[in-house]
Order: sequence, then structure tokens, then C-alpha cells
Amino acid sequence: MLDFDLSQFLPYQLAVLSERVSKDFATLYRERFGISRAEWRVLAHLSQADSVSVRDIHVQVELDKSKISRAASRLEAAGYITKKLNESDRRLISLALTEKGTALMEEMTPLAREYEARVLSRLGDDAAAFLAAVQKLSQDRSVV
Amino acid sequence: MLDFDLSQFLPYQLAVLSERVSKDFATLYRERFGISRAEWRVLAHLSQADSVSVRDIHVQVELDKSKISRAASRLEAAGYITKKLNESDRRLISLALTEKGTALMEEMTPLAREYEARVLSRLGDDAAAFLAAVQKLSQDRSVV
DNA sequence: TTGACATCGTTGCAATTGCAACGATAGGGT
DNA sequence: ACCCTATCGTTGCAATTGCAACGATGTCAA
Repeated sequence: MLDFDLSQFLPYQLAVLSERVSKDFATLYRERFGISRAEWRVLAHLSQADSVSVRDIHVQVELDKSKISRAASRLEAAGYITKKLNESDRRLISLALTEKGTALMEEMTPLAREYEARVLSRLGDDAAAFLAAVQKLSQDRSVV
Repeated sequence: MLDFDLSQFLPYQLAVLSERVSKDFATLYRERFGISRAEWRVLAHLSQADSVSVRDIHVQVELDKSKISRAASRLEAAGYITKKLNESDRRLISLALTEKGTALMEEMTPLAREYEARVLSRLGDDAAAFLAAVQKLSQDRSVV
């Protein structure tokens, strides 16, 4: 037997935990709104800014740009977002929420908050340290 | 604009961070050993116990059992593991590392440690709290 | 014992994915 | 103005994936 404790191995723990959380949360909005995981990510990003390009999302999230492009197309077809050319740089497209999309996010946001609160409450006093650590790592692209 | 800060949203942060770490680490062993992410997970589990079933891995990791089954088949074909029937319950199979598989893990384990150390060092004093929180959540299936 | 039901690992198949390549556009440097 | 190179979003395509269904095996109560 090797001297290696998987249950203590950070990348493993992180992957399992994250997948569990994402899958669980995804079930929520898939069942209620028919939104996929990639679509949720795109919507969430759009709710943060007026106008966002595929590239903006791509560099911030670990999602292939084709995945984002396809999610955006589905969202556009469903009437949740609009795609238009960015006139100052015509290689870019501007994604933006429609009214319908905004309304959707207004429905989904409370679910997100509620879900997050449920997870955080389990951490009790450690919650703050945990969030701080996650953000510390997330913002430091040089490490991971 | 909605009152929702994605950059503070735990499931999102977790997913991005975890994907980044996994992808980065996966590049290491894929390039050097031609091992996929699922295969690494299976190998890592086998290095923890003498004999493990597909189900054992399935319940512990968020991996579809078909994915595990296929990874196991590839690993068997490559000579890293063996599959045999569990005689006490013939529905189960016993996966186990071969000598070649053990040797592989002996090569990969230091890489894993090294990688983990690099990530943890960025956390400094928060490392312990972070690990504790991750494990707290991981072990509590009722929350997530 | 038998029969109804649960669990295990595998597989077929459709859907999703990642990757590379593409056309269109932009930004220098000369 | 003209290359040369870089970047953007999309798409074709092969590979991977998730899901459901399956055969085989096990369990347990009638």
C-alpha cells in the first residue's frame, strides 16, 4: 500500500465537493427552469454587467468558448438574451439579458442565495475562513 | 442590474477553482503518463485499498459508474490493474493494482504531493481551516 | 423453494463535449 | 497602403459522456 492518503488530497476533495454542490444546485434550476449548467453560468455573468462578450466569460470561468457560444445561442433562441455586434470591435459580440432574462434571474437569484446559505450554515464559524481561502486561490491564476 | 454578486457566490467559486485545479493537475499526469482524469481517480482509489469495486468508487466520488467501468477497462488493457470476480458476491468485481500499476502510482504520488503543497502554500495560515472546511462539507452528504 | 425485488457492472445510443480549423476583424510595424 | 500576426466567435467532427436498459447475481419474505 502506498503512503498516500486520497481523502486528505486537496485537488481530489475539491473536485468531489465541487461536483456534488454543482450537480445538486444544477438540479434545482434545471427542474424548475430547464436551464443547463453552462446556461446558468452565462446568465449569472450577464446579471453582473450590462454587456459581456463570449471572451469575457471564457477568461473568467473554466468553460470552453464553444460551450459558451452554444449556451448563448440556446439562451438567445429561448428569448433570455440578445446577441449583437460590438461596434467598437466587430470581432466581439455583446451578450445582454432581455427583459425575460432579467425576470428569470430575479426568480433564480433567491434560489441561489438560499442554497448557498444552506451550505455555508454547515460550516458555522469556518465559513468566513473558507470563503476567504477559496477567493484567495481563485484570484491567483499563477498557482493553479 | 440584479443584486447578486457572482464573485461571492460559493458554488460558482468552488466550481471555477476546482475545475482550474483539476485541469491543471490533470495536464501533469496526462502529459507524463497518458492517464485521464477518470483513470487517475480510479488509480488513486486503488492505492488506498487492496481491493475495490466499481461501486465503492462510485459512491465516494461523483463519477458515473459507466465512466468508472470504462476507465477501469482501459487501465486493465494497459496492464495497470486487474479485474476479477468477487467470489463472496459475484455481482461485484475486485479492482486491484498490478505491479506495474503500483509502480506507476509510486511515480505519480510525489507529483501529487508536490502539486498540493504548491497550492496549499499559497493559503498560508488559512490552509488548515480550508482543508478542515472542505472535509467537513465533503463528509456531510445531507447538505450538498 | 420460489418469486418479487434490489443491486452490480456493462453496454447501446443519443447528446454533449473539447479541440482544431475557419472566416472575419483588429493591430501593429514597415 | 500593405503584410504579418493575433484575437474573436462559430462550427465540423471525433471522442467522451450520461442515462437508461440489460443480464447476472443476490436478498428476503411468503
